[in-house]
Amino acid sequence: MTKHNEGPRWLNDEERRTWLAYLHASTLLEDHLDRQLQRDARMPHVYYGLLVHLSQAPRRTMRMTELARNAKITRSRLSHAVARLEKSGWVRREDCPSDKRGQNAILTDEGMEVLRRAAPGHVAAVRQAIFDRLTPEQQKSLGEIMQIIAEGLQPAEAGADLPWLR
Amino acid sequence: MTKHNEGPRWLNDEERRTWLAYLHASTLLEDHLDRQLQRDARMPHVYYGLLVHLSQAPRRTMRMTELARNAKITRSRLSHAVARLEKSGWVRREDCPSDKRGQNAILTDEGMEVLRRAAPGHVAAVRQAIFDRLTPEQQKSLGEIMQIIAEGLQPAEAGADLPWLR
DNA sequence: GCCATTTCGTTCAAGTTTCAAGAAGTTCTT
DNA sequence: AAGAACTTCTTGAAACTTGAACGAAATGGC
Repeated sequence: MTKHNEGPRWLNDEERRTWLAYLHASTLLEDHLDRQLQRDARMPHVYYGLLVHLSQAPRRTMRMTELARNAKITRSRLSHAVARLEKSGWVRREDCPSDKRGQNAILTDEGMEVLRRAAPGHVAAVRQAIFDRLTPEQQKSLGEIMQIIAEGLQPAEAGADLPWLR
Repeated sequence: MTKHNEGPRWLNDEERRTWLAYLHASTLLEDHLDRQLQRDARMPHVYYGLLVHLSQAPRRTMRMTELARNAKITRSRLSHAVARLEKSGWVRREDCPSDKRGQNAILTDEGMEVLRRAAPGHVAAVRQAIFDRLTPEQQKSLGEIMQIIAEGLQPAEAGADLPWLR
């Protein structure tokens, strides 16, 4: 006699502790970085991330949708965010030549400069919160684990299972 | 001749990958849980967390400040949140008898019921995103790592280093 | 007792995010 | 080539968050 389908599988004690620790760490960290950047660069962490993405793109330019996908935010959210960043002068837009629906977001020189000034403090905060506290093995482990979790939540990139198409 | 104080210590490739993976995983996960709970229980993840905390407190009752501290959110945010949860009927307030400034937040029966109904789906989502994908060693590792990070960001609990005072 | 300081919780205003809807352009189908 | 279906991006309103300022109550000298 096997048990049928019993109710939900609750977390056991250890799992609960792990999950709680994750929740605490992630909220505290996001909070910490948000404050740090708000104080030093007058923008929230997400916006900073957008500038970073743009700074690494060729010509510091990226299509809105791609930027949204890379930064893991909705297109709507990005629209508002870029509007704000545009008002601050860190980013400007231009129409995409090849697709008239499209917009390119472009990191301005001023935006690049803001990034340059904010980056050291931000990196220091990240280092201090994470890398300075973990052994090399733990760092490696963290990377692998987060990779796995992210993959599980990723809506499966187009063609990801057809590598020869990439 | 030792190098003086050279500029900021940037992240190396591996560190960068790890940090990126963390960022992606954590945003995707928070997003995922937010949507799941918004859909199934009509409240954001943070609010659900408040109900959970209350449900575990004696008499399902907690002082506002303590709840805020446990849930890692500001008192201001909690004020708004409880106001909303009160409007929904999941939580009610009462004056604290011993301290006339104080308020107790109390999980109502209705709130408890909502929690009961939402919990299985939520746990399933967490399990599916995390525990189902990690080996036991990875789970253990994750717990330890997050514990360390959280401790580093915790504003050092009062009396934490004076355990006999607790 | 009295005054300075701290704590508790709320409120306001400003900023951010979400959701639903929609305008404009592209692609697919026949 | 027309129309349906889809993609790109924006918009507006509602929900949520933040930080500062605030009133009320408690606390700690002195």
